[in-house]
Amino acid sequence: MDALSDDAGGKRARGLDRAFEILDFLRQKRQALKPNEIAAQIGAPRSSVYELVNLLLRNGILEFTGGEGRVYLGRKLYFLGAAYENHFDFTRECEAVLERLADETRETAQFCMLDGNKYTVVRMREGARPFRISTDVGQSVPIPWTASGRLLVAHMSNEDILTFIPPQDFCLPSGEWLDPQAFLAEVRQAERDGLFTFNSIVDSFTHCFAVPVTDEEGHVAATLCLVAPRDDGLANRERYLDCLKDAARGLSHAPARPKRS
Amino acid sequence: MDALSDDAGGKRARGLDRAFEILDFLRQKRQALKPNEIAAQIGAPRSSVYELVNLLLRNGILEFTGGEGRVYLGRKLYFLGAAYENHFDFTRECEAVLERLADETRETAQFCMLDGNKYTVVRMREGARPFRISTDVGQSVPIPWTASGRLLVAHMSNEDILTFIPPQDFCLPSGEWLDPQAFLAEVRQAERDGLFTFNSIVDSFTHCFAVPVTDEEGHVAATLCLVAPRDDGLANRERYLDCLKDAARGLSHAPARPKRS
DNA sequence: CGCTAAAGTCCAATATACCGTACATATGAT
DNA sequence: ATCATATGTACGGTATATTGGACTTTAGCG
Repeated sequence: MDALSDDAGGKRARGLDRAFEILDFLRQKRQALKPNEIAAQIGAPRSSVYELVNLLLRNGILEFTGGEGRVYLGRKLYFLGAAYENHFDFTRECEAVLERLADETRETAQFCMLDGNKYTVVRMREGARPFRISTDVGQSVPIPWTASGRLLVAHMSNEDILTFIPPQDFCLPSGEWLDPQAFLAEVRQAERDGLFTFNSIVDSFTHCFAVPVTDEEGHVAATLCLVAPRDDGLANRERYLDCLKDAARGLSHAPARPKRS
Repeated sequence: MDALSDDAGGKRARGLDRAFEILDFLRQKRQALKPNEIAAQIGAPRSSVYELVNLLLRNGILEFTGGEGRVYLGRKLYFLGAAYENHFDFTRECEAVLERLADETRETAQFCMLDGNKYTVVRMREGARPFRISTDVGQSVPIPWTASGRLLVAHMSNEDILTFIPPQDFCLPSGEWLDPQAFLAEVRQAERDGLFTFNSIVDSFTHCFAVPVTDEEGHVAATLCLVAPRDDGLANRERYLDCLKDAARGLSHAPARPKRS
């Protein structure tokens, strides 16, 4: 059976995969790069990268910007993303819900989803206290680092979870390793409770609350989170959770109740 | 010069191009489609489309949705688009400008750009009179149909313009044909004036005003437009144009500055 | 000036991606 | 039952996309 993951062995890569690898890399870097730099940093043949970059430029998927031949994500991606957003029209409700959450709690409220096998903050509303949030909107973060992560993988089997999450993602920013079995236990606990809260492991001063947002099939499609100073979070725990659950109820698509036809 | 359009002869198409053709097609259709339908409607080999669709699904570029094996644009495209939007941070200013425009004029205000060789409304603010606007946000429209179109191609030579715009796009929705030479004359006039206005040719009751928004290199990167009832537009012509120019000045100065992470 | 490294272009070899075609399955009409 | 249409899968041939490497060009630097 082949290693279906990615660049294993010295096999030829498919253009499409390479192309999206380039796009993801640019997104992660969040800046324009020269084709040469891209090739070097993702470990792809330079000639291939040059050819692909030119193809993507002609399609408007990439654009020249930043001078010196640097390229970054292009306008066409914006249009495609806008079409997605328009189709799965979560944004409008989402903004309203986040605003209400932030107003009610004065804390930072986030709407989070999986991006492949990473966690990402899709939309965020800063709270009243402007303290430094460790993760920016759009950044990819290892799933085990986050409270939401426990909920976002809860629909999978333990085995699937461990093959889904890259092993190195269990290495916390502090350098310590999180025991995968402990993580799985937390996932199951979160699934039962319909929520997960903990003292953040990416910083030392916040407490995180996460509740699931389900799609029409009942799967966890996203999460709503609050990030609060620790003592504040502990003091208001029940109220914050109530606010979150209310908000999530508003966003979750009602699971199809069997009604008589 | 290569035939930059698409499937000309009976040559093999490149996977990447086919892939983005699929994505664009889905965007245009604005609904989930079965791979089979996609293949039939874009005139591509079914086996190729199935293979590409599966690849794109694996990458999160497409998603199953709508049941029956239908696919539509995927979450990853949303993330990539959001990264673009974040990098070229025009959205925030844009919304404010459109809001002010709509307030000042009570008409519908639009922010428009090129999407490949088509015109598209990127953001829109409805005016006080809610009359039916013919083009929705995100729809691709032939360049010659629009006032903005005159400005958006003004940086190109006449020759380039005629190879850039598909010939059939000079066929107006009424069925009449617009003389390309007449169009070019209007382009040059618009370039000189720094504006273009006309009675819409996609409907019979609106007057359109367009002014350019330039990037830091001075190229026309976008346009701001007003769509007004005809008599209303004629009556307020000078005032509306002043409002538009003011607004465009506000956007043109700081359009595309990459912001710090 | 050479010398080095980075950045981009060109080209042929070959692994393989694209595509035609056949096959499988379901549904519906006749 | 037979035919027709829509949908998805499987497979092999060949056109070609990917790739390593050679080759330019540009830039920095002692």
